[in-house]
Amino acid sequence: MSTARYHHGDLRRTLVDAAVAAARERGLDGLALRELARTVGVSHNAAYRHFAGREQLVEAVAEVGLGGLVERCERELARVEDTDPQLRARRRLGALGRGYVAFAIAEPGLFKVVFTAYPEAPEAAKPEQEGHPDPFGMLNAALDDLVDVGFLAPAARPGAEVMCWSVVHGFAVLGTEGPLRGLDPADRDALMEHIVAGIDRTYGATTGHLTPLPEHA
Amino acid sequence: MSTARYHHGDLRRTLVDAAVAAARERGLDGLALRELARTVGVSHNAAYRHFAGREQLVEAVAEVGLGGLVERCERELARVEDTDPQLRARRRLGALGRGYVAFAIAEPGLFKVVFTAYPEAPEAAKPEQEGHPDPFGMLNAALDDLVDVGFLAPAARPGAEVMCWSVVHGFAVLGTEGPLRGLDPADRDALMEHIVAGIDRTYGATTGHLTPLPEHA
DNA sequence: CCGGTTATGTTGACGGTGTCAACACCCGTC
DNA sequence: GACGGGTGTTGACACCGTCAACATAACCGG
Repeated sequence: MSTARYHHGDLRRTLVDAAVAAARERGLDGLALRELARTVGVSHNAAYRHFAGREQLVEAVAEVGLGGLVERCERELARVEDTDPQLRARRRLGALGRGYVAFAIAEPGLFKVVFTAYPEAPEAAKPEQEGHPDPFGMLNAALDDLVDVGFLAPAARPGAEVMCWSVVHGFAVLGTEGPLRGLDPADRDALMEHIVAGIDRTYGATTGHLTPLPEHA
Repeated sequence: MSTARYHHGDLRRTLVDAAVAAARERGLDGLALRELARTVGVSHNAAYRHFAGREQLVEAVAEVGLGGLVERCERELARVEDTDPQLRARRRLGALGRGYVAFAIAEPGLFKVVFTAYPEAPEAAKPEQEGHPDPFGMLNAALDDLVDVGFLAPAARPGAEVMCWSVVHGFAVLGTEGPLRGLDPADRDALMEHIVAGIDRTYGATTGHLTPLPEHA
């Protein structure tokens, strides 16, 4: 557990740093244990003293990436200056979405790595030692605020997390790896605003349930 | 171009079939030229007479997968029996979404392959020889119908394709590779209905623009 | 019908990868 | 000062994609 310097001196850190750099430049497939070891100046298999295998190295990179994603979201949240509680809560939800896709666009490699090694069930995220904030938690908090502030009807709250996450994640994926990659940045931003406005419209305004279409025919 | 039988007799077809099977069972990474050749009973490199490289083989599989996706969407569309034009158009949009994620859940491997080799810009899809329908085109058609029928305000039309595609694609990705994999099927369906209802609510009802939040503070 | 040309499939090689096993060393500790 | 375990190395194995050279089967024109 100690970061003491043995032969190389904090190799694990060095490896992770190099791996992050590689992931940023060449994506998930650019993460090769041997190549990493080579660039770091250590012989292959050295990594196996610090990681059980490639998977664990990827996970370490994912952790760093997740940190970046969270940070980006928080930065965007902090830019919301409204004081009116309701307007503020609405804007914070939008800011969250913008931060999410902004990170994905800026760091597609890291973004991909983050979501290839994501813990399975964010459902009922353990409140214990929530020192590691995750985007899903932030989203839930933002939606809860929206309820507290009287904008989002409590009846429409359940499921909203997934809908919001889906739009934003889908847009990020389509815009980085997907068919919408290479979209003009201006167009992309406009579409993002359309999405934010759409979500705001979906959940605001009226009293309650997302009334499903009438049954049958 | 002829499907004449040479040594093996229609190797390309055989290879693609095996590749599709492999992709269904073991995902994108399970697509290895050598292994495919082995299972087909032909020696490695034989595939190189039919594909320039692995990439092209993946593309062939993607084509098959895309066909399955489109078919699933069409099947779902066909189940809409409403006669009232407006209700019908609304239901068809929902059906499209349901078909999309249903395919992703049923065939995660193929779904993934489809979107790792997707043509870049569906913007202004060429009307020429539109014999190969794609989900994006179907979505655009459904949204146009929604406008024709008076449900979706023309002003809100531009951008709607991307928003709809994003939700549905995001949900599919999160539910297959992502953190929402392993979600209880019943819960998943319920969330899908929430999403469909949300989209319906977003675009219906009122007159026009997705009014963005007021500027500044 | 026959010979040549081309399409198809094979063999072999090269460099790359992840992973395991065996070995060498440096460090801290008793 | 010896020992033991954390750390890095060497070597091997089984995969992978890809290129080049070779063998053969099928077609096509004479």
